[in-house]
Amino acid sequence: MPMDRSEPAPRSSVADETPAFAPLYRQIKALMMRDLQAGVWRPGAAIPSEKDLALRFHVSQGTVRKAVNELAADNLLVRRQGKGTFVATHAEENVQFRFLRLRPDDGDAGRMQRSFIDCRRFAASAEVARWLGLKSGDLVLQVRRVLSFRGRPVVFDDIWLPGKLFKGLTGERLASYRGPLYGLFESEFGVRMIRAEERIRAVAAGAEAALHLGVAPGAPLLSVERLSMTYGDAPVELRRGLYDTTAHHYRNQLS
Amino acid sequence: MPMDRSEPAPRSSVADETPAFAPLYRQIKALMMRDLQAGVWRPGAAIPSEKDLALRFHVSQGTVRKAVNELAADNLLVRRQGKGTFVATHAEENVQFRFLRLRPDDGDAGRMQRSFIDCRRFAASAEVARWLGLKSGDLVLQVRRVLSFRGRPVVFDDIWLPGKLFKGLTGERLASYRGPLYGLFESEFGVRMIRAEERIRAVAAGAEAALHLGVAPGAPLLSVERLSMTYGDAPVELRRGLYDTTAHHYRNQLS
DNA sequence: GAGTGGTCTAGACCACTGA
DNA sequence: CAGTGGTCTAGACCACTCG
Repeated sequence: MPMDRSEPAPRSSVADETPAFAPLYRQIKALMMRDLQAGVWRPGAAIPSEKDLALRFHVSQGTVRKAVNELAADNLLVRRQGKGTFVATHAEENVQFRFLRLRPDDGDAGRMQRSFIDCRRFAASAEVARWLGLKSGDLVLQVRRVLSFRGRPVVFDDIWLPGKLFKGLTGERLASYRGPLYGLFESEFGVRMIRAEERIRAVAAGAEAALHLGVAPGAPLLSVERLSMTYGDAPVELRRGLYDTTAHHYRNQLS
Repeated sequence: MPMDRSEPAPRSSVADETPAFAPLYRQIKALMMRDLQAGVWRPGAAIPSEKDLALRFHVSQGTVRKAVNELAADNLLVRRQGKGTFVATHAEENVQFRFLRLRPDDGDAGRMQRSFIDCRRFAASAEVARWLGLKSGDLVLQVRRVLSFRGRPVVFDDIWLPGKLFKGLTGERLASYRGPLYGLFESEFGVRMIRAEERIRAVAAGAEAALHLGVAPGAPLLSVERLSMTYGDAPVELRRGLYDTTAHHYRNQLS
């Protein structure tokens, strides 16, 4: 059987963290990830069929299938029986905001409005630089906004982005874009959010947050700090959301 | 090939929610789930090898493999290469508390102490009955406790359990048991927590919570309401935790 | 070494989609 | 109808664990 691959099995040499012998399907997965990251396969578009991929990589269909399954489990690909396999995207998702876990206490969603407060750029503070993996003093973009459910403000977001990645981002651009923020990041700046970590605490509302959310200063708010990562776990967004949880809650599934 | 199964494919008749044609491996999965629920395979014990299961169910090894993989993904089974496949258990887990997402702000864990406040039984309020799927007035058990990290109280838990399932549970029994609460539920009462939903909000500390957590009344606390389910998504525990998040945070992974 | 789960293959057939 | 992903099989071989 033709066992020659375009890229031979990476038998790692000295002590490194990754296991020395990666199974074939993980090597295929890594190759496909490379194409995703490089934008060879664009968000929303179909990737080659399993049969084609099997031919291209000189492996059996079952092996590419395992690779694709893992990428789908990682939410990088979406399988659609009878149609094909597609690159996942934040742009045209049924669920408006994939990473937002806030839900109204009564199930019924009832669409959500955004309003942007400002969009400024300045030198990163030491802490923001640390989280985003920048040098202190690097250019950083700050976006602030409010989300409202049924006309009532519920979320006050403070977002920091590396200036280098979001060069042309302005307040007008934000205001005019339809759809999720991460959809804009993806289509306009080629930055795709893959995964995020959130740290949640309860805090007392400061003057500014109280104003924007229409609550009394000192009222308890949910503080949600989110660090979003793109390919290779590189951090590309830091966000601090303050949620008014009097009529909403943060929902989480444990298993 | 012998295509006779002990249980024929369930071709469902009239309109029901579940898909009419379940693939073979899902039928196998359902059969295995039955054995898990019935306690035929006990927590921590090894289940038969894939080869044995394939013979028993008259399917190929690849098919039982798919069933087992899904059960492992659901955290009902644990695979250990070279040793076998085991029934998951809360009792002997590395991670002390599998469902507790609270972490100290500095990573380092530093073990955790429990102290039980009381354990009472009485008639369920309408709301508790609703969450637990009981009739209002059914017997309910209430457990209250405090968790401390490094000597400082951090979590004040209020736990409700259906009286019917936890007949012999007493304060002494709770105090003397080593290991996670869910381990005790599993070994002593045969109640296995499979999955849970949490609703998180920010609240102001009441008098009692302030006392137990050593914070000022009115201080912001994280309120974590958890509904835990056993097999068949039957709710078996309602819990309301109040977390002091001045030096800890609730951590969540998004993807 | 025997027994377990993990990988890989090759091929048959099914279920779904859209032209 | 052709093309896609989804299921199922049978068998070979590998990697890990333990006596």
